[in-house]
Amino acid sequence: MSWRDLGAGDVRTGHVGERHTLAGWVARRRDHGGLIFIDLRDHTGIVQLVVNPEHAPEAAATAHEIRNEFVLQAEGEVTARAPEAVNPNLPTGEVEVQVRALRIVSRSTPLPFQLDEENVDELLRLRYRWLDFRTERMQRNLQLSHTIVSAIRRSMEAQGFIDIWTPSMTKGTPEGARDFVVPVRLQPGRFFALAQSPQIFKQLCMIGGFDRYYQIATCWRDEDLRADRQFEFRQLDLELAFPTRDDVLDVLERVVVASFEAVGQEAPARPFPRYSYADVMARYGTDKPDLRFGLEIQEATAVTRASEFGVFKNAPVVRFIVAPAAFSRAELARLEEIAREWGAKGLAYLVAEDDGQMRSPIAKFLSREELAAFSAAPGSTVLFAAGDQETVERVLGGLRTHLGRELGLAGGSAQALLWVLDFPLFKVDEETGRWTFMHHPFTAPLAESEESVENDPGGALSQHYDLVWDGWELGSGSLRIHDSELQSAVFRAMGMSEGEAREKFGYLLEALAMGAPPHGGFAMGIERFVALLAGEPNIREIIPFPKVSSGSDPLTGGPSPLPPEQLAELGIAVIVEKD
RNA sequence: GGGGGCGUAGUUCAGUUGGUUAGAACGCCGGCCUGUCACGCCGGAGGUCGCGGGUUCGAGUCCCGUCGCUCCCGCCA
Repeated sequence: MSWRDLGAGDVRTGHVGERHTLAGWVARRRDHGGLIFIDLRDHTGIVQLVVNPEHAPEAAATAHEIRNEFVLQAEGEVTARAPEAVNPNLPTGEVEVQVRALRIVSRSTPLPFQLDEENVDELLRLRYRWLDFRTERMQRNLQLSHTIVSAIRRSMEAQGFIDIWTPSMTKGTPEGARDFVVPVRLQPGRFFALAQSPQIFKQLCMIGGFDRYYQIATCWRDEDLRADRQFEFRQLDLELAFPTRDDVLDVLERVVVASFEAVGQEAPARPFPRYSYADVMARYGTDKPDLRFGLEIQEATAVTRASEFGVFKNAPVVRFIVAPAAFSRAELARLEEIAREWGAKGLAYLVAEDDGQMRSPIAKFLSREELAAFSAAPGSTVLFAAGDQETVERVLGGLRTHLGRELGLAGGSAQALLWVLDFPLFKVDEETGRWTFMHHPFTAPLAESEESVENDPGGALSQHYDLVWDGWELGSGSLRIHDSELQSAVFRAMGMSEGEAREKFGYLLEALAMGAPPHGGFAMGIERFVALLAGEPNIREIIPFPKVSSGSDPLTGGPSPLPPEQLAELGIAVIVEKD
């Protein structure tokens, strides 16, 4: 006999009169002394079992012993409920199962938290993740996650991509994120790094003649965790040979739309809106703007150049945003703190009270022209940033993002996906003061920027593109350098000697010199994408077994120290003592 | 490394300007109950107020430190 022949949530009026065997968990028991009702739950849903002592005395005796989350096997007849007994809140509410035989398959201690309780402490949920999985939320999220990954694979394969495996254990590089390292017993004192991305391998696939590669690749990065970052995560990793930039964007748009459709959500219209990096920085002060609200940054420099107000007069750039609220003194103090965190020296403002009155410590320094330029509707506040362009963008971008959250402007879900294009190729490394790549060193410059790579690195634009949704960077990609000489030039621009470049990336330079086709690709964070589609505020909600932000795993208790024998075998001496 | 928030029964929370024995709901245990579905009714157990120190006649409440979780900055090619 099988354990069950029908899912609890699948019982319908069509089954009335049939005898079935069900198995699942006790969601709830309602013991009336005589009649006992049991809500039996499995992954398909819930159905009500009725145990009547007159018809099944043995089952009734068993049913009295039952507690929440016991695992049961029940055999009985599906019957239609009397009209007054129908439960419209349950998909199976028109039927129930009259139990003939009941077996306790597995018992349960009382749970450390109730499955129907909201706001259960996340640490507790993660510690007992197997219980958390029984909740509707986690059942839904993990199912959704599967549905999306499945849709992604189907879309990629329909577009002619093949799945090629790349190694998790690779040679470490000091660039980029911190590596998680793996000691190698056969070579004591040497380490592999866990792949931060399959980047170079997929480029080698292109050079090897595969023209459409993809992979749902796990990546590891030893950096601080956030709502949208974990040590390990998956990305849809893909690469094409002979693509134009729009070919790559088109592939992604198809995958994204297919995913929306797979989960029954209204898909964004194609093509997705496209912005240049310079444009989003000027308008939103960030390269990953949340377009669910406006609050766009506005230019004031032309007006403030002649200002009587010293801070404005002397600043190379003055810009502002207009927030739809007349902030109090305390709120403005808090906003000033935030502005300082983003690098501002202070926060100038003009408050237009609800009655139209103007409140501002700087108004007395401003000319009639300035006041006219900054006039705002009653019930709003003009917030200024003054300084160099980069700081002004960063400060106003930070304030805008904060206000979006604070004022509830960034609520709800919209299909506000966008592409950000034409990123700079290089940025200044704060520590060394040298030029370093903005994303990675394999990104091709725009054709018209090739000259600039060595002459004017700061002015060079790249063929890099980002996909952004609701203020989250979903992923990024680029057309790559397919010329060994140009690749060397980029390494040189970063201050890397030829020997150094050969030591670190010699195999890539060699490969690029042996018939490399033009190629480009993309990587999209699976967890971020799924979390956004699920409407979850952080990716832990859609990761089955995540780490917490201290970097530990509450379920297994990892990470843990290694016994001395194991360390000795690997040739490792631990120099940090904890506890 | 830095900044903000949170930490009180098993769980979710309340706890007044510092003042008697720290409460509620759910859960748990016992009893009653044949149409409930968040079943109902009666009774009961359950607390290192995260931890340590300080102020005070008196601390869940105020102060300092510390630990844990979380959001953010740095970091995340």
